[in-house]
Amino acid sequence: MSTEHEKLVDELLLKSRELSTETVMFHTAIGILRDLSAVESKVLDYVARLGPLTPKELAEYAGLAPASITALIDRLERKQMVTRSPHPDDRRKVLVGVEEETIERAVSLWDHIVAATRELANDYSESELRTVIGFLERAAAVTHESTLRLTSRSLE
Amino acid sequence: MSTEHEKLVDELLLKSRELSTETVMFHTAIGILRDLSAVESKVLDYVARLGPLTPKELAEYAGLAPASITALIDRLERKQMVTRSPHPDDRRKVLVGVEEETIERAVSLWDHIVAATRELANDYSESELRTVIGFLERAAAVTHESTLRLTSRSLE
DNA sequence: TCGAATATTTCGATGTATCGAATAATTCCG
DNA sequence: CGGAATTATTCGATACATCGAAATATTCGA
Repeated sequence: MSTEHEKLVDELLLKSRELSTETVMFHTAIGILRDLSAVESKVLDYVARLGPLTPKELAEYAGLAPASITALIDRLERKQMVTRSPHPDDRRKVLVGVEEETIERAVSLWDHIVAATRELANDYSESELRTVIGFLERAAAVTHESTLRLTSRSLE
Repeated sequence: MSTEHEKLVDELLLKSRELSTETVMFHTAIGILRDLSAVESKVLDYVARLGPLTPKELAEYAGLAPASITALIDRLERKQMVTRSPHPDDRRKVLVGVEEETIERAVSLWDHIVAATRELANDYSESELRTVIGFLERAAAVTHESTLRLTSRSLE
């Protein structure tokens, strides 16, 4: 037997997985449109979120060899998505920063999904929104935890 | 000025994006752990969901040339994740199916996230679950639509 | 029946991401 | 000051995914 609550939980899992699949396809489409590999997207994301970083830092974040990062930055620079500038304190170092236009172009790719989600959200009361927000936050935490478990397992 | 409802919508967008990012990282980790490229994962997913398919069908779904699919199936077969079998009705064709063990191993990678989500869901009333389920469903639809827009744009 | 069409594979070529090792420039420190 | 350490790049090598064209086997249709 199965209670109504259990049925709803099963349904929740199903819908979660479906959204998960759609999310991956969305990000894949964005990558293709920007002509970026998964690694390049990741590096660009780090720089966009953390500000200018050195090649060494990027190599550590992305798990690549120094030579690989140099080549990767070369590619992004050729596409005019990042720029190299000398580090003000240490002349051995280089700072890699994203071009403002790169960010703008990326944001515009999200325009539709943001607008559609906004519209969707208008159908929900404040109380309902709080419920959904709470769930999304916890789901993100659970997903993060699960990713950590997977990546640590691969180091055994 | 900004109403309470508007603030909540902004928060919803923020949490959605965070979950989105975590989801991509989770899938990336799974791909690395299974030693599969993004394309290989996609092909494996098609076969797992739609049942045995021919190389031609897979080539169309994945957007690859026939020769590329042959090589891709070779790789998956070498890893014992799929098997080729003759098509019963047309001896020119080949059917590519996933190994049962491949599915089992994949499911086990989801064990933790499923269990944690189940536990999380227990804190929610039936009414709240329905609210969240409804949102996830619509978010998936919105994401799907957005992906379609992106991919069609690239064909202009 | 027999030529055209279809499905798949093989082969060779190409582009590209990644890496280790060597190099150059700079900083750190004893 | 001067050698060791650090940072980034260059270079050459390697691995690999992808592709077009040719080859093979089979089916379809006039």
